[in-house]
Amino acid sequence: MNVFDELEQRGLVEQTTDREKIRELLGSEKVSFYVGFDPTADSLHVGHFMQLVIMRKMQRAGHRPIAILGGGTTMVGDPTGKTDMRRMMTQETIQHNADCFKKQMSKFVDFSEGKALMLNNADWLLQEKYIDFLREVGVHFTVNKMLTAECFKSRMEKGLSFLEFNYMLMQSFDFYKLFTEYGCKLEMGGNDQWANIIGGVELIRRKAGAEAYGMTFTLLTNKEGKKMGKTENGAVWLDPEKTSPYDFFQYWRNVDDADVARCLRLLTDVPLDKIEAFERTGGAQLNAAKELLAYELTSTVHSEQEAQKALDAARALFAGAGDKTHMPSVQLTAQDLTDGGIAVLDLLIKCGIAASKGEGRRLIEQGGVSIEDEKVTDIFAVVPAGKLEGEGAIVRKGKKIFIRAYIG
RNA sequence: GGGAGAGUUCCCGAGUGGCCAAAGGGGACAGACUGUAAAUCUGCUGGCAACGCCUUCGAUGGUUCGAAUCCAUCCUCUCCCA
Repeated sequence: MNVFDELEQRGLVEQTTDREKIRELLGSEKVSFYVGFDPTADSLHVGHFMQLVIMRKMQRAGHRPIAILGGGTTMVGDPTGKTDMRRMMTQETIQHNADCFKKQMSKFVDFSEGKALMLNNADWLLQEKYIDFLREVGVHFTVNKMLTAECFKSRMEKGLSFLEFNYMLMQSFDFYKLFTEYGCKLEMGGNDQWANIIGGVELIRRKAGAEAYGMTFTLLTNKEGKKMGKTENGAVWLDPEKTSPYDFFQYWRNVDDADVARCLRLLTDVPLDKIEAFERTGGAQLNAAKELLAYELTSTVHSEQEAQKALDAARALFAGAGDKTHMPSVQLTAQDLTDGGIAVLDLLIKCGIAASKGEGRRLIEQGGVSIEDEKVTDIFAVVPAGKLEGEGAIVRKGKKIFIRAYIG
C-alpha cells in the first residue's frame, strides 16, 4: 500500500501542494523528505511526537527522512502561533537542546547509514552573509504576500519584530538547500507550517526552476480545537525525567471520550477497523480504548516494560487490582518525623500534593485527601511513623493523584 | 527623536488615598453525580505559629497618620507623528 494512502486514511494529511503528484511520487520512488524541529526546549514533547510517528511510517515504506534541527532558525524564532515574541535563546542553550533532541529522535527513526539523515541548519544558516542572503533569497519574497500569511495575522496587532519576520525566509532557504544538496523533494510539517513550507516550494521553483512538494499534517488538537499535549504544568514531555512514564500514561488514559479515536488514528498503529469498532460502541467501553491508547503510546515512547508498569500501577489504584510498587512514590527520612510521626499537612507538602499548608488545609477541609483509603478530616492530624514503614501509605488527593509515601 | 497611553494575583480584567489580599470572568483544584470521560451544580483559588501577622498591584525612591491609587526617576510594551 502506498504510504500516502495510509497517511490519508488515518487522517494525518491536512494540506498538500499537489495531492496527485505527491501520491505518485511516494508510490514510485525512494523519496527524501524533511521535517524540521526547532530545539526550543531540552526535550521533545507530544507536539513533536506525531511528526516522529509519520517519519517512522515513511521510513518503513522505504523513504528517507531528513530531520532538521533548527539550530539556526531557533536563533530567530518562529512567530507562528505565538502571540508574543519568544525570549531570545543563547547559542549554547540551543546547541544543548539540539543534542537532547538528537538522542530522543533516534528512538523513533533509524539514522543508520543511508536510512535517514539528521542535519542542523546552523551549519549553513549561521555563516550566511546578510547582504548575500538578501540578494539571493530576499528578492524572491514580496512583503505584501508574506503579510497575507495566516501565521503573521495574529501578530499584526501585538507587534511582529523584523527578526521574526525573517523566519519564513530562513526556513524556505533550508528547503532549497536540502533540495539542491540532498535531493530532498518534500517538506512536511504541522499544518501551522503551511506558509513556511510553500515559501520553500516557491523558492525552489524560482531559484532552481524545479518542482518540490509540501505536505502538512493535521494538528493534534482536542475537540475544542486546542493543541493537545499541554497540561497546566506545561507540556507533556517525551523525556522520562521531565514527564514520568506513569504521568505520560495517565495523560492519555484521561483524554476526552471525543478525542480517543482521533488519537488512536493519528498516533498509533492500531488497525483502523479496531478503532472504528470502539467508535461504534462508545460509552463506558471507551475506557478500553483509552487504556489501549495509553499503553501503546507509553510503550512506543518509553518501553513496553514501562507501559506495563504504568498499567499495573493504574489498575492497582483505580481498579484495586495489580501491582502497587510501580506507582509514583516519595521517600521520607527520619528527619521528616517529629515525635514518631508527621503532621498531615507536612506530609502533603512532602508528597508534592499541596504547594503550601494553606492549600493542604483547604484540600482536607473540602474532603479531598485520604490516606490508605481513609478520609482525612482533621487538619492537625498526625500520621504515625508505623503507617509509613515497609510499603508505606498511599496518600491520595482527589480521584486521580496518588503518591506512595514510605520511610526509607 | 516628538507626542499619547499602558504595565494589577495563573490568565483576562475592575479598582485612581483608608471599607483592598484587591470586584467580575476564565482556568486550575476539591466535593456531589459518573466510567480515571463529558455536561451540570457546589466550594475554593498569596503565605503563616491564622478573629491576628507578613508579602504582593513593572522597578527604585518620595509625599502622607495611611499608597495598587499621588509625585519623581528608571525599565518594558502599544499607538500616533518623524
